[in-house]
Amino acid sequence: MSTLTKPYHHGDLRTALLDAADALLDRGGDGAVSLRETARMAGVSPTAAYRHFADKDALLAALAVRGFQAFAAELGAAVAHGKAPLVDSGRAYVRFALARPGRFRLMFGPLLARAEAHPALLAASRQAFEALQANAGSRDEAWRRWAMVHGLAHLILDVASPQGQDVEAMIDRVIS
Amino acid sequence: MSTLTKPYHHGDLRTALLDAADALLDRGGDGAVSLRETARMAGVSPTAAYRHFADKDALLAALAVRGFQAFAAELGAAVAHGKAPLVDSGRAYVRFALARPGRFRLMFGPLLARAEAHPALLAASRQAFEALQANAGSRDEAWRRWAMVHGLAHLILDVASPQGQDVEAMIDRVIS
DNA sequence: TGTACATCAGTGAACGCGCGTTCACTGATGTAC
DNA sequence: TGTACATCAGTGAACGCGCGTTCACTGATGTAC
Repeated sequence: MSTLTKPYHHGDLRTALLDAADALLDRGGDGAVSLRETARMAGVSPTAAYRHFADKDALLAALAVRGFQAFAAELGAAVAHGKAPLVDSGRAYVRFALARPGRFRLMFGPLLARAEAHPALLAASRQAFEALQANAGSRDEAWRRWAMVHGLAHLILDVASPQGQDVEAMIDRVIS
Repeated sequence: MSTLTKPYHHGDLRTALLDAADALLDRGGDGAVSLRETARMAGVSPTAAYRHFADKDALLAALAVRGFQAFAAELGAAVAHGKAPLVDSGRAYVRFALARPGRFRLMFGPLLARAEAHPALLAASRQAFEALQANAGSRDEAWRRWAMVHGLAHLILDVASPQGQDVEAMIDRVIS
């Protein structure tokens, strides 16, 4: 047996690249993700990424897909386990955004508008949005609640971020 | 009299640069504003901008200040002239965002979190936020409405943008 | 079990690009006498 | 009214940087016989 092991097993580099890009995303926001730095973090040459993604856009789209899948899962869990689905999913929504702002911003960034070019992204986002609107009453009421939690997330991130427990208290006061 | 006129009178280049940057902002979003391209659009060498702004950050901050001043003015006008201040200011809020998305995003972008470094930005944003919250009832209700209009603006911009009159109708249905 | 060969993930050098910022400068404008 | 001088807005060349992407390549893995 050799002491030199392959750095990644079958298909693992793809995951490692996504993990690295994810880390960059929440460290430096939108513009901090570059193919070169992502590859560097994964311990691989810049061009290795092209074995797994057509280009930078494809990497970012894959990242957004991942984000929406996690999002849908968390919203779904909140609805399933909570006693008040609307409030619980709202809380989950805001928490998701606050936990990883870079990921949240990427998901709702310019890629989403071009989601037709990335079928997986279209599907993943649709699924998350459906999980979100499942328990609402009227269509308008659904939009109203969506707008509220979406706006609250952005305001806390961008305008005023209270500390620690205050955030949770604020979410509850505004959402309920 | 010479046929060669100075391209800009006293202090006009500053304004011209801001105008150019503003145009770039709404054409290409966040990352489309560069000092070099801004200067190019203003018909001036790249380094001329340094006569008027300490660096790129200062240019962007000045742009955001301008944005918040216009924002405060529009919100104020909506409150003053409308019959239902809350609804009217909400409508004005969303319209402002939809009219110039790049400007809106810059205003609520990373600069705002570092507003202490830009006193004029801090002042301008404070004033706009006060104009917004002036007519709300309770503190919580103010946040709720703010979150709703802010979120609605972002959702329309990023997720689903209906066309023409539909936008106005949607705003009214959700906001009121 | 052993050999020949195809596959394919990752390498490393190189490309052209636009960026923010610096520097020493020029040349017009306005002031002092 | 004319001359000497200071001010200062804008120039143009140059810097170093990190980026996305291309290309021809290497070398290990796995398959066919």
